[in-house]
Amino acid sequence: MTNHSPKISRVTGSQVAALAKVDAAVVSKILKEDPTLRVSSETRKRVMDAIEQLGYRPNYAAQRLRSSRKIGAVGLIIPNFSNPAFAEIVHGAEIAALKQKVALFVSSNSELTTPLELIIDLVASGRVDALLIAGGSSSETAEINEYLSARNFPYLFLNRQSIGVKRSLFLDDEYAISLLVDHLVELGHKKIYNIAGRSSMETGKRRQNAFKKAITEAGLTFSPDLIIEEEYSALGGQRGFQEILKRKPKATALVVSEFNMAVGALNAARKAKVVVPDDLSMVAFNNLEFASLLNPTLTTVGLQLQHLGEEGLNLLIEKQPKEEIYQTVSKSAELFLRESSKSLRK
Amino acid sequence: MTNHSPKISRVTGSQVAALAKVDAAVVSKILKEDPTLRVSSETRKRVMDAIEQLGYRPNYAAQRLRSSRKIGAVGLIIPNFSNPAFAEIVHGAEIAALKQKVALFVSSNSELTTPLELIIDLVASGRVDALLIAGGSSSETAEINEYLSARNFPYLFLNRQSIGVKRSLFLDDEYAISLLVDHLVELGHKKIYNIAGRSSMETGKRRQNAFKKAITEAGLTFSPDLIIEEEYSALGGQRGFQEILKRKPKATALVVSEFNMAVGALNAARKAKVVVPDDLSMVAFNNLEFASLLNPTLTTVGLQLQHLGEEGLNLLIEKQPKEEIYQTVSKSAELFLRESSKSLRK
DNA sequence: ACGCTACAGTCTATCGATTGACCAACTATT
DNA sequence: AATAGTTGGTCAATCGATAGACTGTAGCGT
Repeated sequence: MTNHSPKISRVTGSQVAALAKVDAAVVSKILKEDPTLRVSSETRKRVMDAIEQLGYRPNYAAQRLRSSRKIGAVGLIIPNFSNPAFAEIVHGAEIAALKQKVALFVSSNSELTTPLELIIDLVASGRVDALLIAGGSSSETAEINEYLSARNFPYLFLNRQSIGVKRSLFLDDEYAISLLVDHLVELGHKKIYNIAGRSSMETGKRRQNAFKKAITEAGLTFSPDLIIEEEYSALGGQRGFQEILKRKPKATALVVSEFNMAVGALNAARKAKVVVPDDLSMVAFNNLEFASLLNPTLTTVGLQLQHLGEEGLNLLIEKQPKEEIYQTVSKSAELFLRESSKSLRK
Repeated sequence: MTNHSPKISRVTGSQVAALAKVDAAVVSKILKEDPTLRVSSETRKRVMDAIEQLGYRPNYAAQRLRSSRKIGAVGLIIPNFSNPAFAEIVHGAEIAALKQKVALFVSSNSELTTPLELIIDLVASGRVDALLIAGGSSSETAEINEYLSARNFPYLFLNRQSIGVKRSLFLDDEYAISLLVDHLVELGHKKIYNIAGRSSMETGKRRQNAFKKAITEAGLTFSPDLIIEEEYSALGGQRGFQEILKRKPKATALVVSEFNMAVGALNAARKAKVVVPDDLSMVAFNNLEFASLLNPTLTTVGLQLQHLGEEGLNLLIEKQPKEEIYQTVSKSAELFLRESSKSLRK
């Protein structure tokens, strides 16, 4: 850390007060809209003018140091910035933070620290008053949960479940899958298969169940044969697609539960001379930017991750620290129609 | 902002001092490794043990309030989190910040504020002592530059140029393009074309010049015909590719100066029954995760955006606020070999 | 025995905003 | 006329860490 002499003239409350010929306390109270303060409208105007003229903003550090009983800064921990999913969550949280007038501290788990260390640092140094935690392995989640709840520190996990976690906000995977299935059904499809993630994974299991439910509720008959379980990757999608080709009755439509799998499935289809969407409609989970660059462009359902971030931050600020939070952002998904899905009847 | 009563027991320096039976100043000075402090090793140990036992970390706000002559917090402004390029910059900056032991505040320009407003807020409230600014339009850049340099506030633009900007750090586009061209030349290619961005764009122009230079330095003959100027998009790539097919001599290899354009070009190639890489090798700018999901997987060059963030933060901290900075992170690119490029001789 | 230095810390003001207690001057009430 | 109440503010303590000035004791040389 180098020692500069920045000579940056920060405007302080006392300077404003001097200019407006009042006490510094008045400046503070006017800005905080303190109801116990009685000021004449002329004084108020003088103060406001002085604030404007000097471009005064209360010093953040001083403010935090003095009044630490309110939530003024929220931390958001994500595994990395590269994943567009987290980017959306961050965006939502940022918007909510601006509206709530709290500072948002976004940190990713770099290679240099573990998430828990990062959190201990943020919490123990008083840098944040509350935490949103997105992603991370379940062992990490457990550790973090233990540390924070022992301290009665306000936190909320986003789309994360783990034993002992009492505060978590989820997305509506079930609704998302139902949007995909209903879309295919409306197009006249009846033989709808699903390339799904492993049921050992949280979202894998959740989306499998959702598929089953959606099929049943659409009036079709569910059978375990309709689901091919594969790993979340392009390769998994490829293998899944090859398996689909072997199954009877012949599929007319396919729900793929993850985006990379869908890319793999599209490639496999091309190799197998199956034309999407003419021979087979394909729809997939996660509306990444790339969906519209594929050939054919891919009909997807996008989870409203932005809502997750937004709602999460709001909940965190509104709820008491001890209160349990176990909610789902309902209907937090949206369908994006593209070329890969098509009516069964030509 | 809700009024909680968090009851979160923060450990203070005085608590540590009391436990270790010393003055609070000693605790501070030991942690800061103050050379003027004289302590016996026993006392030092008692203090360290107390710190450990209580899990003490100096309060961030108090620290900032008291000693604001050092750079302790750096802001990083990006247009959005969704763009993977910015994600990498953020990642690099985070790593550097951890090493330098400064706090990093990442903010994107949400729809609710303009970048300048955001910056004024961060600067005037003393939330940050220095700023890294990535992306943004050039009119914004100019405004921001004016505000910050008027205040003599330490800042650094990342990969941004604009009149009046005296502190900026760039990536080595020229080196990146040369990696692509040299790779093709090594594979035996001599008829190498370039689908490039508009020369009205900063990177467009820069990469066009770099292509010309690389071709010449490889011992080939440059001609303006080798460059097709198009917009940065899949559609632009498509059109560019169709144009390539018309040109003589027939291309054996193609450098595409932007990723989405490459995706468009690949699709156009498929439609035109041109097999990549058997009939034509293709290499592209920007190593996105998707390069390995395309069919064929795409050889790319990736700018080391992470380095940009890392170096940028380091420079910002090391240089005096008034010093001009106008540098390029040299050789900040890396080649990723994949299926789309292949030796000319079979 | 005296001054001097080295040692090992202690004391105190300060950063800027906030907050509850306090106060002077005036008006209204009984 | 004395008291209560209102208006329009002021005052002082505080949050926690830090930096520089300062103090008390022991040991040393002369």
